Amino acid sequence: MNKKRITIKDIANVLNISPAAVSKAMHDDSRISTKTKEAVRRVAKELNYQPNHLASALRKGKSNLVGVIVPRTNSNFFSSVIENMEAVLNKAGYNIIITQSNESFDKECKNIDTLLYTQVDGIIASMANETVDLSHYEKIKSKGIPLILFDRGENDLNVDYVGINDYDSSHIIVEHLVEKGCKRIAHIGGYRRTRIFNNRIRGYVDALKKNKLPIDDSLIIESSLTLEDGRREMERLLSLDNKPDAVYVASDYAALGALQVLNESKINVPKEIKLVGFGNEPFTSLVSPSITSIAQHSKDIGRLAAETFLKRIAQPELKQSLNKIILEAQLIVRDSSS
Amino acid sequence: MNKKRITIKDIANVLNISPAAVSKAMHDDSRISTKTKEAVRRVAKELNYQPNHLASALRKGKSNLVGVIVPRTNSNFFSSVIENMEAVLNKAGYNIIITQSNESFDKECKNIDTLLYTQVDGIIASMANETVDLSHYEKIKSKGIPLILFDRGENDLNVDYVGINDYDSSHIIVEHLVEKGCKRIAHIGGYRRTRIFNNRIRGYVDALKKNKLPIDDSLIIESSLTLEDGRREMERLLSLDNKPDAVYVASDYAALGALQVLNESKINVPKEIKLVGFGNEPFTSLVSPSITSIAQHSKDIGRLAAETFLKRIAQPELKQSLNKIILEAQLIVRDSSS
DNA sequence: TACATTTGCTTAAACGATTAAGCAAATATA
DNA sequence: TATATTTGCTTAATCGTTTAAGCAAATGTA
Repeated sequence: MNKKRITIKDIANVLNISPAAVSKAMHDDSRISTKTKEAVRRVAKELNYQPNHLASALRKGKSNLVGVIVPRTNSNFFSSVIENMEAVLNKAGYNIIITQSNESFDKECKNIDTLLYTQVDGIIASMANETVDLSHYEKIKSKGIPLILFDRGENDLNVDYVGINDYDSSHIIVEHLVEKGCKRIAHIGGYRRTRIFNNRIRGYVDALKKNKLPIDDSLIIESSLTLEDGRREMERLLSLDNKPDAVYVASDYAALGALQVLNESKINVPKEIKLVGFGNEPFTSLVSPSITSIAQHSKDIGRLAAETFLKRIAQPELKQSLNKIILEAQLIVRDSSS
Repeated sequence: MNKKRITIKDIANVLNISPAAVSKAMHDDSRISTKTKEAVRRVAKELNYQPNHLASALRKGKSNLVGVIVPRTNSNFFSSVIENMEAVLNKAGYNIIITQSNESFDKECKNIDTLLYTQVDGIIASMANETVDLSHYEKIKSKGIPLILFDRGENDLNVDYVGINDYDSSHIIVEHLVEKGCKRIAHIGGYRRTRIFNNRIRGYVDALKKNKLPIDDSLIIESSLTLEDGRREMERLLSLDNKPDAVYVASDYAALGALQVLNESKINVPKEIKLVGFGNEPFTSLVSPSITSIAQHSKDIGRLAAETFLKRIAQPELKQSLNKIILEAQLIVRDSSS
């Protein structure tokens, strides 16, 4: 068993040159002869040399690692964002460390500590539902490490952001339902303290007003938007004397829960009640009836978040104004609303 | 802006002690007075000190980082495995770096290089479908870094493994379908070169034999098991003169594709054709009809893989024999087969 | 030929934390 | 009182790589 680590010193010894020369040869320094470079590369391969990231990152003060925090990876939106983000960052010589908060504030704090401790060169994050206190995000900023938020952001933090226009998305959904003849549109939303969910609620309310529909507080529900939440809140809506004729759910998972309850209650979707979800998860097209939803441009968000980070790293701090990239969402109409 | 990094040297200067004393105080060394320890902790907090992982990992020759490679995170099975793995490892002082291979061999090689370069203390992986050449996995072994495989393993590698009993799972499924009166059971499986899929195919064939059913090669299909593959292969099966009366699909995603085709073709599931999937993804219970599937104990697999790694790290190499943990799968019967 | 420049390296000091070895002062033991 | 032990630190080397500074030899220029 080959226990001993091979270092540049070993390569240097074989060739009778200094470790410094080896290091420079590896980095294609112009002051090293072609002959030496070739020899170094050959010996490195022979000895199965693997550079030690810890040492070079320590010396250079740069790890070429980017930390990513998502509420969960088990969602098509987030995993697609990550995939596209990674592609851009890899090309620029960065590797990513993915962490999940599981929507927990505590876990998110721990993840940030881990990432800072690991000396990442930047953090790209989407906030957990639970998160209200922003001090741990401030900590990232105070260390001068670039922070990019996507999807679940927060205006107060004053950092770069990439996401879709949630306020307008609600308008698009309400307009669509009104067009289909709906008069009592309920909204199963997220908690108002999360900016994106607050924006969806505001958009929903304003769109109702714009269409001269009354605002009924019993039709506006805040929840964590899990599948179970969707079930429970749908049951609540069905128990109302004056039932809604459409439900706009701010997450596909909760929409799925709602659909289950509707199907179980033998309520015809879309004839009796129309349903719209949010996020365009793959399963929305697979269940019956298929669920109308909002596509969030996950690929673009991933790419843009990565590019924003690279821009931030390239520029000498402070000079650059804030990047706020807001994409327009797209309604994917399916059976549950037409 | 506080650009300068705070190091133990800064703390040492404030207190007029040596950096070594600070380091020891931080680690609660018995040879440091309580008074000094308290002072160090206080100053560390005041200066907002963050230990530099690169430096300590370099010196200690241990990064307390575990690399994880999965084909994709966008699957309930893998994300559940990761979540439980992380819980165990965090408790033991390790953090994890998640990487996805996207089922690509090249990406998997790159991920391994990145992880080795990052000096992880171990790697826990599930192989990409494409992977046949195992030399990059041998590289991990040759460096003496613990490697644990789960779900998608490979016998030839001779490393620790955690997974379910795929061979037996096929038996359970076939027995179930035979019990329901099926006589012509088709199998849409993965490629034989991947061990788990080979085992499922072998199990399927042996179970048919055991039940005195004929083996029909036109009913055994190999594919990548994506949703699209499921659709295409189901269409092929339906075009046969002698159609099957049951289909056992080795992945829920492909099973879903098959179900879509069956629904579109107005074939009654389960009356005309029964369907069984594999993996117990959440959507299996959500589609209609709901899909019978095999639960893979993702939580246990995650936990056990982590524990196996910890055991491996704790023991002085070689001494320990191989850990092969094979869990018994569980059939979750739903509407598509009863 | 005399000097300047370029080439191709070497030397040595970092990066920040850990740790073996050592040492003086305080305390315990005989 | 003399010696042993314990306490509470310091010193200095080290992990593996990078890089500023320097230096001799080779090459170019006048």
